[in-house]
Parts: sequence; C-alpha cells; structure tokens
Amino acid sequence: MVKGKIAIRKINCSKSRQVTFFKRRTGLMKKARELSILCDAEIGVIIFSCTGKLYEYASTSMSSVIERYNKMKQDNQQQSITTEEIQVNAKDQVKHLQTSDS
Amino acid sequence: MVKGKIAIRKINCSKSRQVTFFKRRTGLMKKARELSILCDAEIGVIIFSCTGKLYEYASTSMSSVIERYNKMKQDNQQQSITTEEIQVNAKDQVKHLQTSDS
DNA sequence: AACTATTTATAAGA
DNA sequence: TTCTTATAAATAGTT
Repeated sequence: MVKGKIAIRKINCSKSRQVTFFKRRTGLMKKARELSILCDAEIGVIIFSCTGKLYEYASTSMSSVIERYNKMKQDNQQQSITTEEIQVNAKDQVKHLQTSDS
Repeated sequence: MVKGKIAIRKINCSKSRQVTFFKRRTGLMKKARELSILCDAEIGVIIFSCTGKLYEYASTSMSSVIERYNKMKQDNQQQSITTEEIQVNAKDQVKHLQTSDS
C-alpha cells in the first residue's frame, strides 16, 4: 500500500484505529464548523466511537438541531399522509363518477 | 486572495455560496461515511441549508443515532444527579461527625 | 505529539 | 450542475 492511502474498511489494529479516529474526527468537526459558517447552515454531528464514547458538534445547539429535524420529518409525514388522502379522495371521486349514471 | 484559499466567514454571493454548499456538503458526508467505516463508529450528520432544506447522513439510521444520543444525555444527567446526592450525603455525614460529641 | 510524503478536497474558472 | 486545474488542506505512516 502506498504511503498516505488506505482502503475504506474497518481498521483492525486497535491502536491505528484509535489514532485515525482522533485525526479524522477532528477533521470532520472542523469541516462541519466551516460549512456552517461559510454557507449559513444549521448543522449537527453526532459520533459514537466503537467504545461507545460520545462526541458531538452543533452549530447552534444539538437540541435545536434535533427538534428541527423531528419537526421537519413530522411535517413531511403529515404532508405525505395529506397527499395520500387526496389521492384516495380523488380515486373515490373517480369511482363515484364511474358508478354514477348521470 | 490566492486562488484556492478563502476566509472562513459567510459567503455573501448567493451563487458562490450555493456552489460551495454543494461541494462541501458532499465532502462532509463522504468523510462521515469513511470515518464510520474505518473506525466502526455510529455517526449521524444533520444539515439544514440556509434555505431550510434538510440533508442527512446516518451510518445506521438517524432515529437510532438520536435515541442513543438522548439516552446517553439522560444517563449523564442521572449520573450527575447521583454524584450530587453522594456529595450532599457526604457533607451531611461530615456535619454529623462534627456535631456529634462521641 | 510532531513530521512529511501523498492523497484528497476544493476555489475559481470554463 | 459538471469538468478542469491550480492550490490548500487532510492524513497515513513514520520518527
């Protein structure tokens, strides 16, 4: 393997994995922070290491990010239910038209 | 400004900001995926663009990540309450020793 | 915890 | 968006 290049699969050696985890975690957090500033984005990053330790970054606060996330998902759900209902209603309407003898 | 280098502050030009957002968001997601694979970590990334659009990445699923996050926070909270109680109890104990005449 | 050879990301331009 | 290219930044392996 050429120096500086690795395959993207689990690093088996625990020591190397730990070092890589530190380096790349730091890099990821930095990139997240830069993106949030440059592009005025709200960002949350949650990382659990393989030993279960938590690392986090949030441009605002994690609770704000999670709340907004849940709200958007909920709205999307609502939206898709609404769409479904409209479709069902439309189908009923068609059915009604087809069975009506006017 | 030298080509290829920018200051980390909000990009005012909407068009440049949009291009940068696309490039860096893609890069961030890739880094997150690589980190999760290389180091066997559970990772969640939530991004809201400045126009409110949601982008997400989760190595497992976002609900799994958020649940685990909330659970860990809750446990930490519990842990710190417990610690506080132990400290209070210890203080009472000292007080008791000081006021007792044995 | 630093170094450095390389790879990777990315800003600007097309 | 998507490609190219010049440059900056990240990082794998080593000291």
